Formats: sequence, C-alpha cells, structure tokens
Amino acid sequence: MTSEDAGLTGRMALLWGQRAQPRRGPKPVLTPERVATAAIGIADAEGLAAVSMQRVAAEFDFTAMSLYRYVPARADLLDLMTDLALGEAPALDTSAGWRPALTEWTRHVYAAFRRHPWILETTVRVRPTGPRELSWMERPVAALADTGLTGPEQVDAAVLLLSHVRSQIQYAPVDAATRTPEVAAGLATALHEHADEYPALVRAAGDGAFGPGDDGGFDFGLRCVLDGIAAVVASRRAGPAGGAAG
Amino acid sequence: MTSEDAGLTGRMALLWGQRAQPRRGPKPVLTPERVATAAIGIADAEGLAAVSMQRVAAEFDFTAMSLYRYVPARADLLDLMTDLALGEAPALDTSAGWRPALTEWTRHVYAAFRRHPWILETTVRVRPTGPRELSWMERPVAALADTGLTGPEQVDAAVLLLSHVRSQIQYAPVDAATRTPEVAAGLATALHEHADEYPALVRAAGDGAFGPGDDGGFDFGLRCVLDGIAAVVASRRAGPAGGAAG
DNA sequence: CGGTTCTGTTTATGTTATACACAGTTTCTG
DNA sequence: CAGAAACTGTGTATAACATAAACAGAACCG
Repeated sequence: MTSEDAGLTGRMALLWGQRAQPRRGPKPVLTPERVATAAIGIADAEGLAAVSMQRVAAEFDFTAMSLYRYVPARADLLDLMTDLALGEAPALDTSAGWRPALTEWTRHVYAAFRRHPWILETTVRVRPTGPRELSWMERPVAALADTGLTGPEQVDAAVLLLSHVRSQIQYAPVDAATRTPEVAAGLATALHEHADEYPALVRAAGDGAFGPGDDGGFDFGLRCVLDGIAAVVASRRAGPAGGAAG
Repeated sequence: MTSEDAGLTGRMALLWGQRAQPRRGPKPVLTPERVATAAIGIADAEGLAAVSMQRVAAEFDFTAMSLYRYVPARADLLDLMTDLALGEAPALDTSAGWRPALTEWTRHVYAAFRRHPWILETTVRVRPTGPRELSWMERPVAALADTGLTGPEQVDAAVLLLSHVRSQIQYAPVDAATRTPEVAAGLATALHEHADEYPALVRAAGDGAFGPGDDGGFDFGLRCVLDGIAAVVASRRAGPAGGAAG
C-alpha cells in the first residue's frame, strides 16, 4: 500500500487515478483522460455503439492496440468516460432549505444526462463508481442532512430523483425529433388496432399522452417525489411512527 | 392492409404477431416464440451477453443462421424476449382505491424484473413496445382514471413508479450476494480514503447506507411516490390551481 | 410429375476486442 | 559512456460475433 489508492483494484483503479508512473522509455503521448475525452466526443456525436477501440484510436491516428497502453480494457474506458462526462457536481444553494436545493440538483443531473445520453447505456450494469460520479451523490445527501431522514433514506431519496431523471431521458432521447415519430406512430397504430384491450391508454392518448405535445413528465415527477419526501420528513418530525408505504 | 396489423412495420411486426403464413415447403420446426423462450432461459441463467444467435440456436441443435428464418435480426429477438418475459400484466384490485392498486402493481413489476433482470439492458434504448408490455401500462392508468389526473399525468405517474422499480433492480442485482461485496468494498475503500470530499456520504454510510443491512429503498421510494401522487390528486380535487414543482 | 416455395445448412464477409511479440526510444545503472 | 532495462506504439493473429448469399432437400400445388 504505497499509493493513497492502493486498496483499489481492477476497474476501480483507473477511475480513481491510480496510475503507474513510468520512469524509462518514450513519453506516452496520450493519457487515459485524453483517450476517454475523445471517446466521449464520439459517443456524443455518433452514439455509444460507434465507440470502438479502433474508432477512438483513429482520433489520434493511432492503432487500436495502442489504447491498451492507457486503458486495461474497453469496459474501463466506458467507466472513465462516464465519470468524466458527468464531471464534478456543482455546489447547491441550501440556504432556502432542502427542497429548492434538490430541485436545482435534479435539473443539473438532467442537463448532464441530456448532454451525454449514452450514459444511460454505460450505467445499466453493475460497475465501479468514480470520484466525480460520487460527488453527484454527495450533494443531495448533504442537503438532506438536517431533515431527520436517516442516512440510507437520504441516499434513497437522491436515487429516487436520479431514477426519475433517467426515465425522462430514456423516453425522450436527444434525437426525439427524428426517431420518436416512427416509434410513436407505430405505438399509435397498434394502440388503435387493439383499442378494446387498452381502453385506459386509448383515453390517455386522446388526452395527449404519447403525443408530440406531451413534453414529458419531468415537472410532474419531480413534484411528486419532492412532495413525497416532504411527507416523510414531516412524519419524521411529528414523531418516529411514520405511515406505511401502501 | 390485409392483416389486422398491416400498419406495423419493421421491428414492430414480429412483436405484434404479424407473421407470413407459409403454404408450401417443410413445416417450420420452431416459432419466434420458441426461439425467444429459449433465449430468455439463457439470459436468465447466464446473462444477456450469453444470448448470441449461435448460443440460442445450439439450444435446438440448429445453426445460427437457421434462426433468421424466424427472427429478422437479433434486435427483434431481444424485443420479443422482453415482451414475452414481462408477460401479460395481472389484473389489479381497484376496489380499495388507486393507492393499494398501484402498490400491488409496483410489486408485480418488481417481481417481473427480478425474474428477468436483463430486461433492464434490453430496454435502455428506444425500441418498439409489445402487446404484453403495453398491458403493463394499461393497468395503472386505468386505476388512476377517476383521480382527476389528466391522461398524460396518469401515464407519468406509472412511469415514475416504473423508474423506481428499475433503479431498485439495478442497484441490487440478482447475484448481489456474489457481485455486490466486491463493488461495495471498493466503494467503501474509496469513500474512506477520500472522506474529506464526501462527508455526507461517509456519515450516511455510517448509518448503514451502501451496507449489507441496507435492503434497498424500495418501500421508501414507493411511499414517497405514492404520497406525492396523493398530494397532486388532492390539489386537483381542491381546485384546478395546483402548486409548483420546486 | 414438374415446378414452386420453403427450411435448415454451408460458406463467406466484415467487425469486434484483445493476446503476443517486436522494433525503436528513452532512461537508469555501473 | 556502454549496456541493460523499461516503456511506447505497431504488426500480426485469434476467437467471437452478426448476418449476407447461395444451396440441397423436402413439401405442397397444379
């Protein structure tokens, strides 16, 4: 255990900056960060599927194999891309209480995912958490510190907001203007050909659900979750015997 | 437009049962459903990455290419797997109101994702919706029909609960017993080596967050969302001027 | 019975990640 | 300052993957 991150191994090591410092040989031209930054650019422009080792290496006029001098494997590159793309979480203004702070945080998360929607794909599987990603969790938990919620509940509340953002990004992807019409039209067709089996959905669609005017339930969901957290916070302050879930 | 689903094309066709009926030639041994069912078994047992055309075909002692007689491409197979694995949504008991009904629904969704956690991966990208998957959306929207929520809001509420289930499955995968300790240990190590940067998280971890006793925020999140929906419903009944999100 | 249509296979192509060995370069050591 | 060691980027090779194209045989229709 010589380095400060000596306890970290495998996919965690690269993410937390644990790097072997070479003393001899030619200077490395690149760094893991430069490689990941190039990969982020490709993913932003052409989607995550376009991020192959070859494609990333081509960005530097290198061969695919050269990247393995900087990154142990593609999976590690995706981890680093994710952490770098998220970036350090902005500080929150908690002076007006936890609710405005969490609202601000949620909008920041939404914006970050909007910039790099492929993060949805890199984060479906179990994977190591990077330092920047962790800073995103730090903020809301800190904002909830004085609410009376337990530590795990504070984390759960943040995860709840995060999952809402994820679903909003997922159902309204970047190129919604081009891709969604096809899918939406197919859904509308199927729905009306089987109207008898989905009466409630047909009615909701008639009210504008699934349509172009339906700008996503971001505000609705945000309000629901914050109201819900507020209810739990209130019950914690009234007394330790809170209501049941169902 | 000869068939009832004639309007559906591309990846939508297979999902909604639009099949060309062969009149001559050898009887097909398989069906798209049998192929997908075999693939589901593989995904359940070995993960989605193990579902290659070759691996699925081997289940029938067939060649990989033979599957293309039943399924246009791998992507369509994944779509069909998803719809079949979800299955038809169970009916809900709405006699006690929308809240118990939605609670019941959420637990059913959770159970379905638990059985087939790879559905998380097959559903990150934009993709066509199948008839069974659509039945899962029908139930909660029907249960919310008389609440005063608009159609889009009813859908948003269901999506909100769904996204909560997704995040719970994601952060506590099936093989948590084997995979999570590694990841959790790495997180704990990183957290304590940088304790000064994540004071709130360190405190929360001390309270049991991220630990083995933290059985996930399923109930907490469910309660928050339902309380939040209840608040909006109440405001709709009190008058059309509801509160703001932040 | 002959032609048509359909199945499952064979063969081939292009892409992917990545293991391994090497040539050239830089730096450390004696 | 010579030689060894370490390191970089490359060339070559492999195995897995999806899937296109052509084909042999079987089933059915007229």
